[in-house]
Amino acid sequence: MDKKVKILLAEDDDNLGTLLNTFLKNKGYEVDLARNGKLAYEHFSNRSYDFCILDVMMPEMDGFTLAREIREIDKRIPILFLTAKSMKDDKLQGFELGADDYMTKPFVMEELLARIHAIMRRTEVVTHTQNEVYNLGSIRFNPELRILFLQEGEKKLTTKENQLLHLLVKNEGEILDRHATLRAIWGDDNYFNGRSMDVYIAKLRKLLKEEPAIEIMN
Amino acid sequence: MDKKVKILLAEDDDNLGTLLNTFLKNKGYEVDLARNGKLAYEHFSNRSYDFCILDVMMPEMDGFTLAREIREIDKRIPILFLTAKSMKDDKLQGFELGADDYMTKPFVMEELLARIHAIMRRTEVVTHTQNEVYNLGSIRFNPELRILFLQEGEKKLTTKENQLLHLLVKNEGEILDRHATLRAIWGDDNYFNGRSMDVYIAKLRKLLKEEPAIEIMN
DNA sequence: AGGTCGTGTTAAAAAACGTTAAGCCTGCAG
DNA sequence: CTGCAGGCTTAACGTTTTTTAACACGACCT
Repeated sequence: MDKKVKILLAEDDDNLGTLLNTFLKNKGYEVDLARNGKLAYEHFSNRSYDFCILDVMMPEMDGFTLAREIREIDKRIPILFLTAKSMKDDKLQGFELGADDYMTKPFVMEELLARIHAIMRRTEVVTHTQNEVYNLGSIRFNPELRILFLQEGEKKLTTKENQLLHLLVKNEGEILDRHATLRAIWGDDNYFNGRSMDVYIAKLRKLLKEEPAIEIMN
Repeated sequence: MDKKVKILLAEDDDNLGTLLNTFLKNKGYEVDLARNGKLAYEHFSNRSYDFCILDVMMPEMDGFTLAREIREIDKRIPILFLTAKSMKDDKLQGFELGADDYMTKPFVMEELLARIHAIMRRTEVVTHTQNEVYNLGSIRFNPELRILFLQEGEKKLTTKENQLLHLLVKNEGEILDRHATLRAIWGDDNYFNGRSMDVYIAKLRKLLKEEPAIEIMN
């Protein structure tokens, strides 16, 4: 059975924000509404979403910057921009960031929905987000349950262990930016958090040492 | 090396058709132009395409019908509609068929290109699993794994070593501008970074000394 | 010739990273 | 309320990577 699709909605306009929020919720989506880019990023760091709808013009952090940050963490997540401006340059800049689509306000709700569907259909190939379980050699990892299945038995992961490993396996094979990772999980990139992360990297390496799947740092 | 992307372009308007055809070809795509839906379908049956751009209003077979037919053969191929009508219903019907996007005429060429890129980026993820390996005489270099294969054995490269060597081999034979290179890897072109780079150049030269493949400077 | 500019090279200093262990919270059982 | 366990952070120390410093050499300019 399909799990509920989680949408991150970043929209500073109270009116439109609430409207979209309830509209999408009625359509069966799970929606988190953030009033500005910074809050949106915090949300994004804390949970895993399936879809992002970002207003371009927002206080604290604009939509494009937010998209860039989000893309550092998740290269594949679909992003749809909402823009009041109809300038060509804006649109293009958005697409360069890997936007999947954009809509110019004002728009018809149904069309938004249609576009979401269109994008999702396209991405569902890659997004095998059913029961997401990762197979790392002989080890299995279930981020939902926060459990690592080793030969010797199951190992329950702590919150941080889980977040970090999850992020790592999601971007398996690719290179993660240290600082982006830090901001994603610890929320802030400073010396001590960095050290803390190193500690976790060490822990995970130890846990996964039965497989020659190494984590490399940037 | 990337294969050329093959686009099926179905457009009955001679003017726009030719225009798009040459425009896309100039952008490096391989394009087949069909003057109506039926011809387009024949094309599609005969070769494999990576992308479809379909006009909605066409003689013989309209774009939506064509899309349905195409979808029977290939469920995943990206489809982008061109429509002169701006009616909401049309748009929706298109999306229901699994359109990935649509554009309303008239449109700006660059925007079309941007949308194509946006859609391709999605599908590309699956395909783009080529691992680039360079052969430098008897030495092999894999930038992905950051490993240099020498006679004596493998040498793991550090981040900077890897970045620099990668840039160098990518532009093998050509002349790289020192300052551009610096900005590309170090992000900033100042005295110390320049010195640092010189140090790495020296390192790489030492590593590659078994081959008379020298790096020349600006 | 003297000077400085750009680069080559090597060595030392500094920063980043890996690892282990000790310290510090916080929630909870006794 | 006290102590203990689990989870996270900080400290401390070793190793690797990157930057900075130092010296050198030839091209070019005056």
